[in-house]
Amino acid sequence: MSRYNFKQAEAKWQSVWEDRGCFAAGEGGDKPKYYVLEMFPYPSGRIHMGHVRNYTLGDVVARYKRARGFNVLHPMGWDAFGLPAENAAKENKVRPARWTEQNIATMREQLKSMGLSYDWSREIATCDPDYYRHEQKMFLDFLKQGLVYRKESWVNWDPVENTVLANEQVIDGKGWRSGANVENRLLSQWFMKITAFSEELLQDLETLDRWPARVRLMQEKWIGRSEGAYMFFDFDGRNGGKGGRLEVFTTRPDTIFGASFCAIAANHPLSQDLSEDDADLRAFITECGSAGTSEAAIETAEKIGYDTGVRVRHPFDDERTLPLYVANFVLMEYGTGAIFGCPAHDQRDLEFARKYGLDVLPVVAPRETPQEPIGESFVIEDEAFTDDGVLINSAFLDGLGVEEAKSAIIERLDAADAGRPGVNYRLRDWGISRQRYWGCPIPVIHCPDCGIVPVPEEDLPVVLPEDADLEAPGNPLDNHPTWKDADCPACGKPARRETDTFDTFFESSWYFARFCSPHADTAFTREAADYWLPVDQYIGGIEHAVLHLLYSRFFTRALKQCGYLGIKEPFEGLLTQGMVCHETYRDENGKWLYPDEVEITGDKSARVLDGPQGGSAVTVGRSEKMSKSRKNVVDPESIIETYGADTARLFMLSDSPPDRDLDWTEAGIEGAWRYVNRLWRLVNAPDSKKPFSKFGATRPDMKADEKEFPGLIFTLKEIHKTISKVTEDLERFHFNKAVARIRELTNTLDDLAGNDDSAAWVRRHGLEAIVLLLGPMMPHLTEELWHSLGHETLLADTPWPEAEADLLVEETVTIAVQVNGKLRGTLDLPKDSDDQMAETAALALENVTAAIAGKPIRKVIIVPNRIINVVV
RNA sequence: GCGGGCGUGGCGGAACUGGUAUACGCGCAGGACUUAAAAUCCUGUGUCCUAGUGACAUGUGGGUUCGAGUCCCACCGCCCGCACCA
Repeated sequence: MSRYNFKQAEAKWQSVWEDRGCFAAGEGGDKPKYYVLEMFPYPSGRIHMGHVRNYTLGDVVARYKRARGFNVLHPMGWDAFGLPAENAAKENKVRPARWTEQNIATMREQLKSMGLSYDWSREIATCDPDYYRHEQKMFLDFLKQGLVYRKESWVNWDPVENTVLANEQVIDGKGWRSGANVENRLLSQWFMKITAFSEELLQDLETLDRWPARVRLMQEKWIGRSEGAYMFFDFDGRNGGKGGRLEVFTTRPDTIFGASFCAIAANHPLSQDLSEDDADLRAFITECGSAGTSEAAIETAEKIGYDTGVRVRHPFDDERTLPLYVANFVLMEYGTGAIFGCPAHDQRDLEFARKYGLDVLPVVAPRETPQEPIGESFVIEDEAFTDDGVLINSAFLDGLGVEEAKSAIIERLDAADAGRPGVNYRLRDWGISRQRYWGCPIPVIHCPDCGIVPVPEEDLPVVLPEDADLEAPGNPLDNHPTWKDADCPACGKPARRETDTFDTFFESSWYFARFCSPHADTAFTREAADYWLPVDQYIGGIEHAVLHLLYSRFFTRALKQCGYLGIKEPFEGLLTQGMVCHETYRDENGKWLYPDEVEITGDKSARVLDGPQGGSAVTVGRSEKMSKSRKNVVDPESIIETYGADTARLFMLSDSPPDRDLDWTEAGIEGAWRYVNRLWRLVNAPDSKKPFSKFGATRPDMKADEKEFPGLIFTLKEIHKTISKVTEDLERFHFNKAVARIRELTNTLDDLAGNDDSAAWVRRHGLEAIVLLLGPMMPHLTEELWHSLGHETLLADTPWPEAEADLLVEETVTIAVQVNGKLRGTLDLPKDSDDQMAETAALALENVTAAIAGKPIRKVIIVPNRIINVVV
């Protein structure tokens, strides 16, 4: 039996599409625009299954929208800066630029072999000076707008990568890529003022109704807005020393009368001041710093404090003073780095107070109940009371509820000069300096006289030197003998270039805009950006829910402020795809094995592939995300080599919904392969004598045949129902359901009997529908079949099929008949039958009368065209 | 600890706003073709039994309803995010 020659077909159609420029995008025309974008890859060397899934999903959307008459922009490029290139330079003595270039060449060919409908003329690589010169210009514009600034700050230092990490890049106290414990270091760093947009970034999440709720929620939590008050506590210095005013942030200003201490972070400026003449405090601060930020340390860390001896005055009660502690659980990075402690109503403060014998004065008591009037009987034991209640022991606040008390105290803050209402965010400014070579140079010059001077725009780009030494420890640009030497653009004296480079999230924060006009002399033209942006559908991994997606949202606002573009939100729709997983295998010694080193012998059992007898037993582990370390990877190239791109694409779409994890299985890809061949045979080796290409487009008159061949009409209806359902499924990204429905139609066509012209026409009509519907999913096979069916045009240029409305209407419906909620039979009735008639018919069913068994009928529930339930 | 999501056959998963649970695929079993195998095709396949127009089944236990996989409450398990955030 002949088989589909995918190798020949895939190569042929790929070159036809390319030669005819099928997927080149241009602005203008009457068609509505549609910009579909998949997250561009880091050129690590070879594509992996995660890429295959991501880009298959994107290609289905792109090809579908094109068929639906949209002017589609579907570009691809490379997120080409990053540390692996530097590591490769060290290991293999190859320049990062060369290594990256080679990887891009390999991966481009691999992506092309998948038959993805990209406009390759728009390809970009972020390590290209022609790309990064524009972001250097943006940086200078941000500087003018006050959106970027430099400050000395404590940073997360990754000792393995020898660089700074953003807070978002620290996971459980470890570097997101190296996994090394992150250290604290004080460095002078460039920051982007993302916090200037905290409120906007939070509020506008509500407008992103085509984003997954969970991503919006993650961003909401990350921004972490909390309302409360900033409050002041005045204090006198120790031993008559310098006094001052301590500012704290609290979300519970209502509990101010329950305050029994204040505490500040170890790296709070006041801690530093006080430690100057206090050796014990210096020792304590060191202890706090060395406790480490590993998750184990944080979880088990006991709350410890150091009593500075300073007493702060209660803002609403001159008679009261509170001790000031330096405490390990107070974070300098949040709020003002200082708190007041109210042990009765905060669990952390309670633990601290118990440890140091501080007062625990309840100021909120549970509301009065008939059993328990509000009284002095309310005592705090081991648990702080954090629920709503009634204020007590609180002077003018007594008797108020928590919310009322908050408002009341906030109103008095100003008059009492005790503080101000305020909002605080967890979000911190984005530190963008990295001490790495393979990134975009930050275009400023440090002059001993003029300070920080921007590189003049006509001198951009500041290009990376090709001869930096990447093997010496430290920052390669800083180590370079001459690169950093530059004359001050302001005064002309010798000065020094900034040697830090941008965090690589900088490049990915605006690449979607560059794709609009990738060859422009500016970052992008306003015209092209106005036409294409925002991205209508963005597709990528959930791992970027906070990092990349939040930075891009911020960047778009910053660019808008600088007049680059007119939109706030870059991505209107977002689809986050699940991971590609595979079973794991270990041999007797616990060593990981690749799937192709293993022979599956049964359910959850396997042995080492080793000659005809097979080797030793293998432990089959649960399916986990494909990773090199566990060796549970399958190489896309070998899959495409064996089964073809279309088979791989079909499998990626058919087994799981896109947002869920997908299990890669040998059986699954085989199943997809079988279907590919089955479809090919249906078209190329039909049961009838005549090949399908010989049937004209004229539809036989089947009205006359309806009685004679009800199967024909039934099948015709199924064809159009499938068109309608699949269209709906694709609109909602239910690709797995779409595949299932198309397979159902394939089964129906297979069952269609008859060899006359009418039957052959219906069969051909059905096959055409299948080919059209599968077009976005399996573009090569369907293009091939489209031609076998006698078409001269390209399927890629063919509009999406339309379901004929009158074929979607059912004349009869099957109604379920229940007795007391249990199914007792079904009834075929004309659609929209009269209720009375339906009831009579239902009660006449033999099985129904048996179930009723003469009992009196209490009620009959009739849902038209659906169900009849007889209650007895 | 807090927040969110998910629990449906041997497996991946269907089931629109409560209305015939298990579509489609995988796997498995039997059969056809073949000297044989592969490929292909056909048939069957939730569980149980007394085999029926039967009973029981959507993590567990309750509830609402004529009717619950779907809604409500409690619990169990798994996954993800955040984590001393004042």
